[in-house]
Parts: sequence; C-alpha cells; structure tokens
Amino acid sequence: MRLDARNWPHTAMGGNLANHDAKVRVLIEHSDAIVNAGLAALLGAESDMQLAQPQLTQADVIILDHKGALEHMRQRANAPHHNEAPPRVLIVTQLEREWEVRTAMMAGVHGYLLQSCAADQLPAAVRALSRGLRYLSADLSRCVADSFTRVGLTNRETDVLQLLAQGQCNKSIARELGIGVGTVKTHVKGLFDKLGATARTHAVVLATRRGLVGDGVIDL
Amino acid sequence: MRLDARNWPHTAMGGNLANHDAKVRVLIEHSDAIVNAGLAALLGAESDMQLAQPQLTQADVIILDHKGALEHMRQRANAPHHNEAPPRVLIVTQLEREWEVRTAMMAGVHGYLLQSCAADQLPAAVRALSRGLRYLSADLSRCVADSFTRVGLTNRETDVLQLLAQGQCNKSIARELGIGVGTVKTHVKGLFDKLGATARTHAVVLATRRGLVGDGVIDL
DNA sequence: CGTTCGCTCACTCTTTTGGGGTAGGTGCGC
DNA sequence: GCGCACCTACCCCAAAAGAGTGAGCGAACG
Repeated sequence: MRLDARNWPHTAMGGNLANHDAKVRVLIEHSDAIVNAGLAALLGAESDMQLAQPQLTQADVIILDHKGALEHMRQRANAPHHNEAPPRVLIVTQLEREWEVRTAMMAGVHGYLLQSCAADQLPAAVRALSRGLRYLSADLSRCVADSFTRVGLTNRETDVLQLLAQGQCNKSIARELGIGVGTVKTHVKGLFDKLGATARTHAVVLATRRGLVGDGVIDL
Repeated sequence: MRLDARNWPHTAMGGNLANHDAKVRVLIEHSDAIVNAGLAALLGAESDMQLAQPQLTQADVIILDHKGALEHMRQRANAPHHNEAPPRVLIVTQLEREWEVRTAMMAGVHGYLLQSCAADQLPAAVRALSRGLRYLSADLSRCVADSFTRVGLTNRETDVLQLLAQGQCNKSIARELGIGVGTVKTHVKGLFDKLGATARTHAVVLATRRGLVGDGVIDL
C-alpha cells in the first residue's frame, strides 16, 4: 500500500515494448460523446496511430474516463488471463483529484491526462503507453507525489472520520460504531494529530480535500 | 434574485429569431483542447452549421466552458453596446453543480449542456439557441428547479459560512469579520436553521453538498 | 409612520469538544 | 517472550459550542 513517489515520474520509465513498427492501435471508449469525438479527431490526425473499433481488434492503448477505467481494471482482474498482453489504459478526465489519480495508478492504469492538458500531450501520452511507459502530466505527478505524504489512518480512525464527515457528534458516532464516547474522542484526537487539524470541523475540511472521505461531498 | 423555475423550461420558450435561412455560425472556444476538437467534429458534420473562426466572423452561437462563459458574460456586460445582436452562449462542461448552472443562467447564458449528454443533444442545443430559445438538458432543468428550494442566506450568513467551511472556530470567525463572538453564534444558528443542520460540522457538509461553499473543497 | 428584516450584541445555561494523562486487552512480528 | 501498534476505556478540566431569550439600530417597504 505504501507507494514510492519515484515510481511515478513525469515523463516515464522503462518497460517492455510492443508494436515497434506498426501503428499504435488506439481504442477510445470515453463515456462522454463529445470527449470521444475530440479524442478521435486529435488522434486520428496522427500518422502513427490507428483508431480501433470496439471489440473488433486488440488495441494497444485504450482510453477511458476515470470510472470506466476502474471498471475495466476490475473486470480485467477477475477475468482469466489472456495470452496477448492487455491494452494499456489511459484515463482522460476533467477533474484533478489526487486520490483518484492514486487509486487509478494502484489499479494498474498506465496514464492519466486532464482534458485541460495541451493538445500535444495526448498523442505523447498514447505513444508513451504504447512503448510500455507510464504517462502522468507534470501537475498530476506533483499532485500524486504530494499525496504520498498521506497520513496513515487506522481502520477505526477511518470509520470515525467517515461519520465525522457526515457531521455527526461523538455520541452518535459512538452509538453507530458500538463503542464508548471516550473511545470516539480518542480516535478523533488521533485524527487531529494526523491531519494537523485543530477542530473537528477543520478535520472534516482537511480530510475532504485530501480525498479521505468516501462519501458524496463532491457529488451534488 | 428570486428566480422562478418556470422560466427555465427543459425544451424552450420563445424569443427573437436570427439567421432564419443561413447556416448557423458556431464559434467554439472551449478551454479544453480535447473537448474543442470533439465539438468541432460533431458540429462540423451537421449540414446546417458552419464553424466560425475566432474574431473573424460574427457568430450566432458561441460554445464555452463554464469559466470562460462567465468571463465572456462579464466582459459583455462591461462592453459598450453593439448594433449587432451578441452571440448566444452555450456552456458545455462535465460537472453538474446546480449552483453553477443557476449562476450561468442568471449571467445571461442561454444553454447549458453536460459533456455526458447524448451526442444529438449538442446540435439540438445549438439550433435552439440560434432560434433564440434556451436549452437546458432535462436533468439539469430538474437540478435547477430543485435548487429553487434553496435557502436564502443573508450576506453575513454567507460570510460566516465560508469561514465555517474552513474549519474555523467562532472566535476566529469573529476576529476575521470584526464582530463579536455572540454575533457569530447568531449567524451560525441562522445557518443551522436554514440548512437543517444540527451542528457546525453538519452544516459544513450540507453547505458543501449544496454548493454554497465557494472555496476549494473541490479543488485539491 | 409603522412594520419587517438584517446586523449587532449580551446574557444565561446545558451540552459538547478538546487537551491532558493513564491503562487494560489483543494481535502481530522480531 | 517482548515490543509495538491498535482498539478500547476512563479520569479531570478548561474551552467551546449550542439553545434560548432579549434588545438596540438602520435600511427598505407599504
């Protein structure tokens, strides 16, 4: 679980090659139709790339949105192993939430781009992935590197944090978790220390920003 | 300030026409290169539309991201009046935050689409705007209608809320606003009543979910 | 002119929080 | 076995928060 920031460099690091001479077969499966069209337009103009049809051909690189990518990796993990190497996964999304980037990287995704990236980063990322490299835009890599300074919350502290982030008071948290109020206070105190918070409200804010809160603070 | 949900219907309502026979001149100025390319690809395929070059021609419809659109409307408000009718503004974005939609609509934007919309909604929206209508996808309309049940926070309550959402205690909020702690308590209580919160932590969560917090809870 | 509303403040009183410290039990790895 | 991290629980005590009430002041509105 402990990752080393040096493993996720900006430009890339070595890997096993594939399709050295042939065109890079790219499969675009982003959930947003507009983004899909944009990716196709931008990549279709590249002479060394070839847009693949879904399920027709085996692609070298597959482009997905964040959610789709996680789903894809989940299915891949559960599926029987193929002979052929699975396509590299590149996520293109609009949001920049470090914990999502980290989650994706831990799930085995090879690249992560923001929609707001420069137009030339897209083909660069695809080429990097096709050569077995990873690609993370500079801002994202900084962002992820920062996140490695993450606090190590214990299970119970995480439990308490989730309820805390719902605005519950110690008493109701204790009731919910089936423990004593004093114990809740202990965990809350632990959260303060690890998050650098001075009050529970502050802790919720900090935890939310660091992506430690699992619920829908961001969803409407 | 009080808006009536009936003014923002899903499909549209009347308006003054423009360019009845000619092609619709569309100017695409989205900040994301990928989205830009996607919009161009999708709209370029429509026979009744014509993609305009920036500043070269006067467009009928201009497509922007949320931020760009607000900036555009701000400049338009400050600029001297032109003889020709200004282009209709269509926002295309990924996020669905009702308060942003409402803000945009109040700023005079005519259409709001999500990137995740069906591909045929895009040309439909452009055509609607070119005919002087408004266009809001069904989910967004519902979303905005819901938001009209919004609590009416006073200026001071909003001030307090912002600081509250940063995790500050009453004393520091009072210091920052130059008022007494007792007054802060009054406003905090007002927030509780209007938000339906039971505690300050709870209030922060609720306010964040309703998009009342302006700061960077969403930004990393 | 009276009313309403927002902003301000003060005062009780109870509950909650937060900062200390202490300590027993459990599981895990060296 | 022993240390170590974790979960649990309790103590005291000061500070803060929250509930309730009252009240002065200025601007807006009918």
